[in-house]
Amino acid sequence: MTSVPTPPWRKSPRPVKQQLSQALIVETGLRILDAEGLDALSMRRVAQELDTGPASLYAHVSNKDELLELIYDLVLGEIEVREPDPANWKTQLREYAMESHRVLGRHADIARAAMAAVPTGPNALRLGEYMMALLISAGMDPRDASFGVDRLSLYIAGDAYEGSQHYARMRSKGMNDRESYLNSFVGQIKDYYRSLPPERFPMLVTYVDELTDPDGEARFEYGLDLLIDGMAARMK
Amino acid sequence: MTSVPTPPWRKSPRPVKQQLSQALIVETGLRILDAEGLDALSMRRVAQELDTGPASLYAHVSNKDELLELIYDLVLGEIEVREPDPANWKTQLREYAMESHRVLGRHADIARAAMAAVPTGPNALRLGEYMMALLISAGMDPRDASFGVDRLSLYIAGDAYEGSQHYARMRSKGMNDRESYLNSFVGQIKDYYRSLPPERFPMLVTYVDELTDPDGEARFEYGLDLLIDGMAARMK
DNA sequence: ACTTGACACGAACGCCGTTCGTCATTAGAA
DNA sequence: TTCTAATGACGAACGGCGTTCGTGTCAAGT
Repeated sequence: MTSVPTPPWRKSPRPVKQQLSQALIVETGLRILDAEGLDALSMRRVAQELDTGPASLYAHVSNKDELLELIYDLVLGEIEVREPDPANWKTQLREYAMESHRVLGRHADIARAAMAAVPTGPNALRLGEYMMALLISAGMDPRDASFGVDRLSLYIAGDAYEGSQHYARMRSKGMNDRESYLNSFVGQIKDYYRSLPPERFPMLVTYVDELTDPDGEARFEYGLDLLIDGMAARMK
Repeated sequence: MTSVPTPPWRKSPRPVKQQLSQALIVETGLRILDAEGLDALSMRRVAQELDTGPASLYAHVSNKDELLELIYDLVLGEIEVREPDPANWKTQLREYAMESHRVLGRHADIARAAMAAVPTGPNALRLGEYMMALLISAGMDPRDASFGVDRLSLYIAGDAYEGSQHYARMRSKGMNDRESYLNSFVGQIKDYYRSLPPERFPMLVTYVDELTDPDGEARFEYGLDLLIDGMAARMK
């Protein structure tokens, strides 16, 4: 095959392939994360998806950690907040937490970045500003508000991270159904607890069912309410 | 070099090198984890420390995740608990949490395993049994006790994990001093927050100092008290 | 028309977890 | 005592990873 001059109606052979850019890389990364999980998210995999080599990515992203943080902030962008209403701060804070939890849950594996990240991305800032505004306008002491925001964020991320571990385990066992995974997994734990010597572990054996309740949503809300009620109690 | 019959005064060339065993591998892993961090903990590194090849480890440990769980349970063994005293359950639970947090902090990087692990190791069981006994004997409803134990454990592990990230960042910057790291790192964040446009982020700009308070101990206790007070409120 | 600078990227480095097949040692059976 | 079977040790290799280096290419500015 000999080379031929480019025909004039075809400006350049390049436009066939979309231009590389940070935004494109980050979006691609998120797509891979959602579809195949954190373990599958590698620089090479992202490059492959964009039909290029891994080295090309480093012009737009300084390393994998930064890519993860960028993806994380992109996810945070999905969280919407209302105008703060000081009179209803408890409800609003609760709804914010639930919404965040839902969004993180949708992109299960990003939670690892959530735990690691220092809130400096544009969306992290937006959400921090929102929470602070809500609590301060409700009359909370600035230090209580700061610590409250910090602890609440940690709790949300922590729960999401724990959830993502289950997701990863599920995928590594080749299962695709959330329901059947939970049943088999929780079942195993239940059986194990039940098989323990009752004289050494009377509580664990007696309260297996409560301890292994698989309703993650209920657990999350339970801890959330502990935190929020505690914050409210300190405002009086 | 031709081979020669082993001289009778030397029973065997082997005893020079300590026998491999799961316990030895796990202890070695913990030592590396403490000294060099999670990133440095690889099967190869453990094998090297034991003067052997990585393949040798797999006779005693089925994979790296299992090794990490075993190390984690070994660490949990350092946590000591008292006989439950139902009348002082709040104080005891608080002390348990502080002690756990201290122990996890001593082995900073293990916290990642703490978030991932399902509590099935002997020490995890022991501690779970303790917490449940404490709350149940104090008269708490079994479901509240289970959820409380679960949320509290998540909170402890989550905070420790967050702390370990800072530790990792510190090490990756070649610093060895906790103090100077915190100063430089928190200083950077402070500067960044202060440089934000005040009309878009009035709260963050105004309350920089509260938001970047570097006292990790105080933050931990703050959230801990929110949780415990919330649990107490539900018992009345 | 020439220079310059930014981007693209093939190739390679040094890691990683894990598996396979082989070898030495040992415990038990004959 | 001799043979056998099992066990543990481990060298070598596979297929992956993040990241860097040096070269190539092309478009914009002069």
